Amino acid sequence: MPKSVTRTYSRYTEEVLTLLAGLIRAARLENKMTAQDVADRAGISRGMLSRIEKADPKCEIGATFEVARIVGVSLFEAEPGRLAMHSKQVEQKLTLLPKSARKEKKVVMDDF
Amino acid sequence: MPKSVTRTYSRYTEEVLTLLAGLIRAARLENKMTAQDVADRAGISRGMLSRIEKADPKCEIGATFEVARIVGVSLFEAEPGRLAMHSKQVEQKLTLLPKSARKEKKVVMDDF
DNA sequence: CAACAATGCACTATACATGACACATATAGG
DNA sequence: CCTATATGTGTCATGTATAGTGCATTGTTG
Repeated sequence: MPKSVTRTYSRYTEEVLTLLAGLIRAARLENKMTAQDVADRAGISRGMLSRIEKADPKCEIGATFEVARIVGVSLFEAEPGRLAMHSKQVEQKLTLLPKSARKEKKVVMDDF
Repeated sequence: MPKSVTRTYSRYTEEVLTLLAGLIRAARLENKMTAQDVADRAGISRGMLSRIEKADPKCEIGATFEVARIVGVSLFEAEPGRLAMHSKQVEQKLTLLPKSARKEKKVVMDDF
């Protein structure tokens, strides 16, 4: 059962979230899109979009990315084509990498 | 009240999610980090991390970004310094942009 | 191969995000 | 200015994601 969840976020994470939120809002306004319109197209409520544009860390990542796409903010600064390519590269790398990680043997030699 | 929420995601969104998930998993394994370790550091459960690495669109964006930072995946391909700069730029742009968007006057002239 | 560790997955109870609605405020555009 | 409308914010009911757990499976290492 979920204990009272009160997450903390690093400054970097908050900055990224804020930047993304700002980009989305700016793009939406530049395109003269109504919050209601964008929300409808993304299949979310207007309140949800409002939280996304306010960099609320608890929003679903899928909804956020969908909104970004709708208003025209490109994630990963990559065009769709390259995206699939990168995915393939990562996939390949994953097949090479070990499938599980071992805990580093904490070799603490404090007796000498 | 929330109607039965069954969102649909565009192909692009799914690709981005998959790529991000793959990058995270690859980075974690390359760094020889245990799922449990990363989860602990991010303040989430191991199951949650598992879903993040499986590109589940319903994860909290904050948790996902935090994990990305921990394993060393840089969002927006930008180093922390530039990030704040970009944020400032966006912020400025936002002050110039209109604060609300008007619906486009659908001037449909089909009577001529 | 043996033994151990990491991961995947299913299940449950609960905290919480979400959608809907309503109201107040701000603001665009005439 | 005036007015329609876009947005911000709060509340509430409810669906659902989450943490925790245990177990099976897979993977690693000696």
